[in-house]
Amino acid sequence: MRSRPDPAAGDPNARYHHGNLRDALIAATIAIIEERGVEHVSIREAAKRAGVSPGAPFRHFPTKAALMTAVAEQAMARLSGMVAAAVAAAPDDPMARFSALGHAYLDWALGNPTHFQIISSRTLIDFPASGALREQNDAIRVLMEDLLAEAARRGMLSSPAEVPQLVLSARAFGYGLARMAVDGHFPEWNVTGEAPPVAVHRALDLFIGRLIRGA
Amino acid sequence: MRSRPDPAAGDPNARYHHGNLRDALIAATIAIIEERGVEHVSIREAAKRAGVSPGAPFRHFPTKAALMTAVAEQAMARLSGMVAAAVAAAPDDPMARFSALGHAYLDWALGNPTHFQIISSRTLIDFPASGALREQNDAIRVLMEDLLAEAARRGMLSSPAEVPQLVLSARAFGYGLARMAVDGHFPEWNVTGEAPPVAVHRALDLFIGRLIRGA
DNA sequence: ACCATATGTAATCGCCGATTACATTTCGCT
DNA sequence: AGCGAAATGTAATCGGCGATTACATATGGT
Repeated sequence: MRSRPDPAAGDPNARYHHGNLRDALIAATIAIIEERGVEHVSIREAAKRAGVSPGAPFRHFPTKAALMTAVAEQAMARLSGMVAAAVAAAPDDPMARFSALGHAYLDWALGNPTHFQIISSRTLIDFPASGALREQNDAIRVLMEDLLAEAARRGMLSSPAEVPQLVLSARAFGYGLARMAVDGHFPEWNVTGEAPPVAVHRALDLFIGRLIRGA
Repeated sequence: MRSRPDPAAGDPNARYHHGNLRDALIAATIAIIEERGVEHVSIREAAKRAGVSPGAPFRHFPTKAALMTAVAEQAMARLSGMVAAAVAAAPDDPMARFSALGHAYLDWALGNPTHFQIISSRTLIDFPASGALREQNDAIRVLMEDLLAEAARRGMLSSPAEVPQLVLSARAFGYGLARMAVDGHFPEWNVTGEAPPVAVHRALDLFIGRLIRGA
């Protein structure tokens, strides 16, 4: 994992400057999260894994929250990419695209619980301070609004006036579903008899079918 | 807040034993959370506020997670009480009671964000280790299942077979709504023009009306 | 009254985030 | 090429933290 020769080992290739410490720290942080959980991340260990002194990270991140925010930004970029791709790949139909967006979101959250945890944390990262984070978050919400507005224009919604309410509901539903799954709030999988991802995606289908389309 | 004479001040009433340190620590912890946020809780400060040495708390809580779990248990008891009271006060109609349960849950979460944060945290508390926490959590879920099952028996549901799916959806919806509100994920209040609690409760009504009743 | 047990203190350990002073490297400018 | 500023590393240090240990004091049952 160490991306730099270790000076302590007398390595002749040891360099004083790391070369790309910023990215190395982000990668190390992600590794720590996957190994020991979000709450066990420490700047010092990330520095150790990057083969660097404990104070070095502060040249790139003024605070621990800044490091976590950088990790979140990278994760958010991936999520945005997945969602955008799924929407683009879906048929040219607002409701089909809306559904594709939701399933892509759940797929990503369930498939990358580590990254999802970071994104949705509001205690470890400094969300308001990150323009990138807010922009990509808003972009997804705006995309949802646009899709539902277009659906309303085509008469696919029972009531066009309630688009904002529907978007709010849809976000809460997807967010709640993803978070509960990731955080292990679903001990009743054995009751439904379905694997978590299957039940979650089924729930989304039900939601879109009934709530949004007003069936 | 200090519930015990301060020995350092030469208080003649100072006692070696606190008398009720366990409860005092829980109260101090809640106060810290309300003042500085969940992530700034420390056993040492709770001990200081209780007028006790930094090691004393460990006589009552083997670990920090145990202390936070005790706080969560107390909060969960209040939530369970509110929910049970709301259900009991509602008309003798399964859907009316189901709706009352949901609104009581949201009311409590939005009215006591501090306690809700603790309950829903899975990193600070040791959820699986607390029988009380799991029991009360399960009790609410079972109550939801029973209410919907009764509603199905009375023909108030479009499809009785999907009760487990509906309960899963309803839990995710309420949880997502509450968490997003508490964590500040709703910057679009100005878009809807409604105050957060109003919009949240409206969303729940919409959800129950369309998704559950199948309208 | 006695003593086991409960409950407190004191001292200590290792780890943490953060800051400061200093060392080294890199890079733009002439 | 070389020089100096800026970037980027190290070393040492600070205060705070969770947790453990050895020891001191209070409480309550017999």
